[in-house]
Amino acid sequence: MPDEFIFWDGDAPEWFYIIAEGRVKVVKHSSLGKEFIIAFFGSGEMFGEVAVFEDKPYPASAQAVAETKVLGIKREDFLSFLAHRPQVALRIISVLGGRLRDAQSRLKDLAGERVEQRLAQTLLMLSAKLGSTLPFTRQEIADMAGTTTETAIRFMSRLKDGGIIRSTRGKIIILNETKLRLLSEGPPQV
Amino acid sequence: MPDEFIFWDGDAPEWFYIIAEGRVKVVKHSSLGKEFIIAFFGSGEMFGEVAVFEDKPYPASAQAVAETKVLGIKREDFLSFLAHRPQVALRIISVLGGRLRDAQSRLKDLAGERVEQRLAQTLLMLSAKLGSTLPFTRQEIADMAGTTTETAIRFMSRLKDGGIIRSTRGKIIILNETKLRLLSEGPPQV
DNA sequence: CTGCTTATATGAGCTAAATCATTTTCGGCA
DNA sequence: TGCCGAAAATGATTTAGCTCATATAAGCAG
Repeated sequence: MPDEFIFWDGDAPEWFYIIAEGRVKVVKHSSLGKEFIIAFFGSGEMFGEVAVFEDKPYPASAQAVAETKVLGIKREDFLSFLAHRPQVALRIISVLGGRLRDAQSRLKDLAGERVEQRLAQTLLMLSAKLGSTLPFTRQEIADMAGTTTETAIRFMSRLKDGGIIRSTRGKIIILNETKLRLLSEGPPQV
Repeated sequence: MPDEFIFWDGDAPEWFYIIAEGRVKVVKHSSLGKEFIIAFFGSGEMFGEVAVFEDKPYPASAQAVAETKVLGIKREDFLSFLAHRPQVALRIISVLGGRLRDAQSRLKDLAGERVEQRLAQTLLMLSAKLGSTLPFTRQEIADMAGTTTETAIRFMSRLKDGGIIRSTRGKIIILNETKLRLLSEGPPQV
């Protein structure tokens, strides 16, 4: 069901999950309860693996954002399955590697770039994964870029004025990816 | 040699590396050249794997920070070796999982916590890995926490006054981990 | 159509932290 | 011993972006 939690930050990792249908967001909360969205996953993607492979509590919470069906696999079953399927293991290594790469790139952005560029980066990252129509509210975008809803709204308004995006309620359509990329990369003027 | 680069952000991933002796830092530069330290690695640790497994350019640069000897393994050799060593593959999955967990936790901190807490977090993370004596300058700490050198210095001075750390040039000794943990977690007062 | 809820919009301070500028201390080395 | 370059310390100023406050608009249920 929408908004239902699949697991919570801190739970023991009994299962690891594959999404059959729907969408899931993985979130972490700061000390004051502010939400940060680590990732969105869709059909066919796995989540919860980190905890399973290390046998430590889930380091974040997972929440369905639509009517969602997930497939849960018992930790032990999966590990023993993997032990004689090196090809599958290699595949998983590659998925984890990709996620690590993403995370590190976002780290750099959060640490060193200004909000404008972080927001542009966030939109680009999403569009690389989902295409040019992004089903997110400004609030969600803000929670992914590590800024406030107001700031995200202001930035999106500017993008709209510049003809870079179009949007309806809860949806953003990227019209000019090139300009967006420029914004994400450099200081507008020097 | 100290300060020598082992590979650069953007290079093709021919090798993956294991450190025989010494220390290596993995860094990324922001659009204005500001350095962000993704990680430090020491003897026995591997780095450069992400690029190798995905066969995409290295997403960051690696630089020796001391007299360092590294062992380089050819991409193809390593992959074919892994293909019939599921146990090793599982081990690698676990290492990657751990790094992903760290990266995501840092993401949340950078996005949602204030500098003070990020700095405290950074010190704790380092001490979990290296013990209570940390061989870093304030500048390096700042580059890991995503803040400026001045801010890191001011914060460290406060920690010193509070008896939480002791320090000599280029070295920080944690005296009171408990207090540091408190600082890293919550707003000092409410 | 009429509310009601949630998203989007916009303005006006306010504050944490960056920036800029100077100074002091440390440690290695000629 | 005294010099020199790097690290650490500290003060003054500026500003990006957060907060708070209030307003408009869009979708949906009854």
